[in-house]
Amino acid sequence: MPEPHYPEIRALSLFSAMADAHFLTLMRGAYVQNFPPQIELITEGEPGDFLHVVLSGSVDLFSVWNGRDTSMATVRPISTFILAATIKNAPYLMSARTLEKSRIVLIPSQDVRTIFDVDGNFARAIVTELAQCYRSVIKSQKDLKLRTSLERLANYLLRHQKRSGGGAAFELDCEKRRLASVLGMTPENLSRAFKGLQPYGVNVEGARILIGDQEDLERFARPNPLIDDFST
Amino acid sequence: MPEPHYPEIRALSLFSAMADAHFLTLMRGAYVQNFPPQIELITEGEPGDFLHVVLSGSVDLFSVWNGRDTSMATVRPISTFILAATIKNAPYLMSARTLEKSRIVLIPSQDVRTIFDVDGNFARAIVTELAQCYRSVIKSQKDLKLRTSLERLANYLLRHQKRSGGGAAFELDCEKRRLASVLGMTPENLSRAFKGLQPYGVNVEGARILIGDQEDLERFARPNPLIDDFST
DNA sequence: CGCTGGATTTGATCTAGATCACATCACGAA
DNA sequence: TTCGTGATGTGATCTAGATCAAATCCAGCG
Repeated sequence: MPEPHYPEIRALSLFSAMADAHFLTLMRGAYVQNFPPQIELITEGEPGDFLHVVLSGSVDLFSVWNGRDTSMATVRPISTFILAATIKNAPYLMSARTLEKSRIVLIPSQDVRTIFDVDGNFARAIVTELAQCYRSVIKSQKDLKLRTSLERLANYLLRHQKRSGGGAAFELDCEKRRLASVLGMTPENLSRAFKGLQPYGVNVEGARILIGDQEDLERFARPNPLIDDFST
Repeated sequence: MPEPHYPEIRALSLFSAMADAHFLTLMRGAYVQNFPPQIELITEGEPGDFLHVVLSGSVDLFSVWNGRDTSMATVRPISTFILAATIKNAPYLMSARTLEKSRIVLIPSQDVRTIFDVDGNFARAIVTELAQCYRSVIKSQKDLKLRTSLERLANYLLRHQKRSGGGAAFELDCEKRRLASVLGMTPENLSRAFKGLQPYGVNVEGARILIGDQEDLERFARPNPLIDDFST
């Protein structure tokens, strides 16, 4: 594995507090790979043999049942995914596919569990990370159960706006069909939902969003940190 | 705190591997309390000052937004709740209320974090518990996004049947209005959904359920361990 | 350049599920 | 036992969102 990747992985809160030796052990066993877009990296139900770290590009976590499928989340650099399956030595609950050309590190789960057992700092970092993941899914569950699709879209736009710097204009960073799936609706309906937000000052042109009246949109969306603030 | 409660808490996988001294420290700072039914134990948004352990009775985790509310999960003895908020020293994301007369231990979060920092075994147990919680929510999210309400009910019945011993007849263990909320539907709709399962051999009389044709129901429900098996 | 295949939009339905309005039922207190 | 109250069941709507069917739009490519 090329040295240049060490520092950015090491800087992740998951890995930053562990002993040097342990980190090196993990890295020695790891593979870095470049994947083209639309490659299925893992399939739900398979044994969770690797912890994944996205270095660049982006990854879609999705799930399938009975012929239907849904996007659960998007993983962007630099972060890990499938930590829980790794720790529990359990099958993946979600499938993962690259959305674009992506550079990904695969760390054997067995190594992670071994180091986890001997490095208290690493174990503690994992706890923090898992607690974060857990709380994110709970928030997303509340979003789904308590809001209409129009409200979900409105709040998604507000969240994405903040992530994009907070300006009135910004760009969607994924296909609308995926966004629809993430928000739990059909592409057709998403298209109509964008129209439905026009009265609140939302202007859409392709992937370009313009929030014409911040106050008005927020009054409609009623964003709530216990649902929309993914940092806590 | 009365001694009789130590063993059953100690036996929880969360506490079973930690050092005696640390366990005692936790218990010394803890309170045990009896609550009547329908008492709101915690309110979402409040600081997560206590880790809770249900010794008897049951607790409803629910959430509210914009005048709507939804049941997220039920906690039954013996288990803990709000572990993630405790660890992250963050506000509760869900409110909790007793469903029946319940005996509950409150362990100050600060104590949990302190011991977590010095007891590697405890930290590891917390990781396992959190990973379990995380995976459970993901499953529940998949259930919500990939299934219709009729399918969710059918699979709920199959899961509950297994928990109740696997016999063809069993009892629902919560109010139907709560079940409806947990399953993400209205009480009226749940009532109709029960009717909608009659063609698959499901017979309902009050809280009593009779699965007339196991095969038939399973053929309709298509249960999947990656959604319905909460043990992995 | 024009083609081609996928993404998006739009319009016209359809339908699952919500809502509203009552009727019933069950159970605890007086 | 009789109320009263809240849970449950039923029927009649209503509506958000899904589905189906075409248009567009648009980027990559020969």
